[in-house]
Amino acid sequence: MIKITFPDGTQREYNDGITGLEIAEQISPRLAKEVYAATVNGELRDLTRPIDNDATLKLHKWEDEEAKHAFWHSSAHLMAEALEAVFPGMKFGIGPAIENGFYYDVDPGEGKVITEADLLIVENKMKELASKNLTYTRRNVSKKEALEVFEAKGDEYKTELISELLDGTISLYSQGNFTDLCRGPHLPSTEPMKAIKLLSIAGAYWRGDEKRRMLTRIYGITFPKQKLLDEYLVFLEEAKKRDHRKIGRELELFTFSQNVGMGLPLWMPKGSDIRQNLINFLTGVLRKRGYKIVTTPHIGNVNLYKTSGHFEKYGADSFQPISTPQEGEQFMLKPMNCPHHCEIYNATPHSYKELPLRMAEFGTVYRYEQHGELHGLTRVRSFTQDDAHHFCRHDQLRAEFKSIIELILYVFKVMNFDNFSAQVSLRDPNNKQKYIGTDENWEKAERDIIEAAAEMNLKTTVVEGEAAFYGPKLDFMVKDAIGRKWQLGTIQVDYNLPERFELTYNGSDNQKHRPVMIHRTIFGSMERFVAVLIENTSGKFPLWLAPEKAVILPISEKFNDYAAKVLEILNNSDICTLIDERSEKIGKKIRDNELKRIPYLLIIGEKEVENETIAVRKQGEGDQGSMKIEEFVDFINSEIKKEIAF
RNA sequence: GCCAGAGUAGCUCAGGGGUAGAGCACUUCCUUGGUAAGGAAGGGGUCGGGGGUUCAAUUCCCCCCUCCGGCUCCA
Repeated sequence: MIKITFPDGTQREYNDGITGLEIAEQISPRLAKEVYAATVNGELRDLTRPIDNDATLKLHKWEDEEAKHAFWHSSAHLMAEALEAVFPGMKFGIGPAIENGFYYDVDPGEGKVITEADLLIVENKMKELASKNLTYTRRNVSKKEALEVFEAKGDEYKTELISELLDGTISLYSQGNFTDLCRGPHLPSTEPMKAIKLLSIAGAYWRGDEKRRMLTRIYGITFPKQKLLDEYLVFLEEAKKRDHRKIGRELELFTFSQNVGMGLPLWMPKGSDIRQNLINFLTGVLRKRGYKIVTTPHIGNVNLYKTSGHFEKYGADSFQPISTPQEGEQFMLKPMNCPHHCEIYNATPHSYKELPLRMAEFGTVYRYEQHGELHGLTRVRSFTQDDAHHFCRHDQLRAEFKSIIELILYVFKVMNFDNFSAQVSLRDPNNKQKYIGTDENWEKAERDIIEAAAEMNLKTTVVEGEAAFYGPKLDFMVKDAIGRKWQLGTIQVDYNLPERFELTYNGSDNQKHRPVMIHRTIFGSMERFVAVLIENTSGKFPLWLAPEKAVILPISEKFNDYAAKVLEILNNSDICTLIDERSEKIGKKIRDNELKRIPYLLIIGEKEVENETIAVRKQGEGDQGSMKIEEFVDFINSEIKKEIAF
């Protein structure tokens, strides 16, 4: 007999070799139908794998990520079987579960392509196979045997993967007519896969290496109930409506023109107002926190970037330098603000007493992004960073770093961004030549970041190989409407630029010392930030950011004179207000202006003219009753104050 | 840059080898109204660009551009 301990602490005895599924069945047949995987002694496993010793056991239902993972991983195998049935000779790369569903990278063979039209055929085949309730079986094999299986099949991708595995750790999973190299775990059978949908098709380099063959990646998702799939598809539809590119066009916030060039955003008046509201807000915050605002040119001498190291690292992948016509001096479009800021630092001598020095700029930079990368406002070739550089003494670094974390959290709170994640990005320990600087400085900088984040109780994930070439960083990521993660704020420790630019300060010992630099942004770029803001709010901006605060809707043209008077008062009170004088009925005017997401609709008719009031209607919430004009001005101002006071 | 798909009016989209379509938006007129779509008329297109096939191409073929979904990249 073995003793099984459940998550609530209760213990029960079972026969040796009992499976998680059998335990679930003994608890209740219904539970057995709802569990998809088990964690045994902390290890995620198949439900059908025997348990031989005393163990802790957690059974995973759909709500658990572990269950979804097994469900979708098994679905990827099912898709592979269907692909093999529909396209004989198909070769298989990798096919993992992902956050929402699964994919499989496949090679249909030389000259053959899989198109979107094929997805339905494969999907139907999957449904047919799933309805057969195929069971998943696990088999441990030797490396030799594993290689033989896939060599026989002619699947060079699998043999490449196996050749890198350790003998004794290799398992194969089979269902129906399909066998795959896989660590598992998997569902007991295809029986729970009630709803299946293949979503899209894309190219993906084998092993993420652009020098290797491009495979065809097929994305899909499955659910235990049709209703869940329907809900997911509705979610995707709703997300599309929040796409900042769509809302940006509808609300006339920004545009792109082929005549200007791809990836070069044109801010229209309303978008520009939002952008300016953000800049004004942040400038106020920065001044309170001791930042000095600077302004630098959009170009800089090539030598500046040779000094910084950016030219060596990115020169070939940048907009190429422009030259002066007579001297042939070369200038680059500014890809970064930091070298300019270093030069400002160097323009005057510095005492240890004046550090930390915090230098901020809303600096527009230009980077050549590959054309397939461009994406609305989130990935562009010209963008304005809310950039700042902190020059500090080593003994100030930790406190300075922490104060920036605090600042970012504050700004995100004002913005109502509560679903961000924080990522510590370290250098790739196996690929150190990608980075500049000494091991000692890197180790110090990485330790500084990890410890500062810990001291701020910031929950982070740590990713190796994601650091900037000159230093490690702490990134703040926010998701867009359909769950893609974008980096907004970033804090980067840099010991290298101070060396390269020979930055110094006079210490209390009257000797020259090297300061350390922190690069940081909060919004990241105005472009990306506005994009994420649009998707978070569906274009219903908070009052303080809204480019237009109110619109006056006269019930008929008879009231236009009074409306004009109200308009003048509000605009003179700095409340940007419009007027809708069309000869439309009030219902139509309300609808049209609600769709424009204007925060307040002010309705004016006979009653309002008589009483010198306005009937206030709040966007999305309806009639708020009437107010005197001055009352409304005070009301708006106090609402705005509330929104940005924390 | 790579793989796949798309591009028709300002927007959303239908169509299809032989005179270019709808809804919304826009202009004018009628209507002057009380909290999410009043009515009528009208203007607007080199069907992304360039080649080719054809008596005839927006439609079929080729090349390019841009956009969309991914991959790679992201100072």
